[in-house]
Amino acid sequence: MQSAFERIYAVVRQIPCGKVATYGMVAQLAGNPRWARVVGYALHANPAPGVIPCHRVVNREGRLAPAFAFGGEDRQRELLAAEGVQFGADGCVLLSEYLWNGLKEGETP
DNA sequence: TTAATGACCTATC
DNA sequence: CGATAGGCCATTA
Repeated sequence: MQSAFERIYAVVRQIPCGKVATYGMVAQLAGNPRWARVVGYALHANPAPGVIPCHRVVNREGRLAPAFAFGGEDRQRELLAAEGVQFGADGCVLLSEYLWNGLKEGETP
């Protein structure tokens, strides 16, 4: 079934380790820049936890949704921290350093 | 089919 | 600076 979900999952799955992407970015890479809400909905459905790194998807602030599927925002912090992602004092990811450029590993320009 | 919902984003008060 | 409103789209009931 090729719904928007599949497309979004495909993009989220391509996020390299130690990097994070925003909803809007995933939406854009998925094909439509207005799927930000759909991305959130898709991740909320979270049909394949472990396969889809939902914790690597954050909002434009570098912060995750108030209701994380795996157990809470604290869980997300550990998951990202385990991948080498650091956080600010506010608990938001340093997008300036860890925001996914949209390219896969080894495709640096 | 219609209506309602949502882990967003942007603009405005 | 903090809170509120609206707009966009797909999925579910």
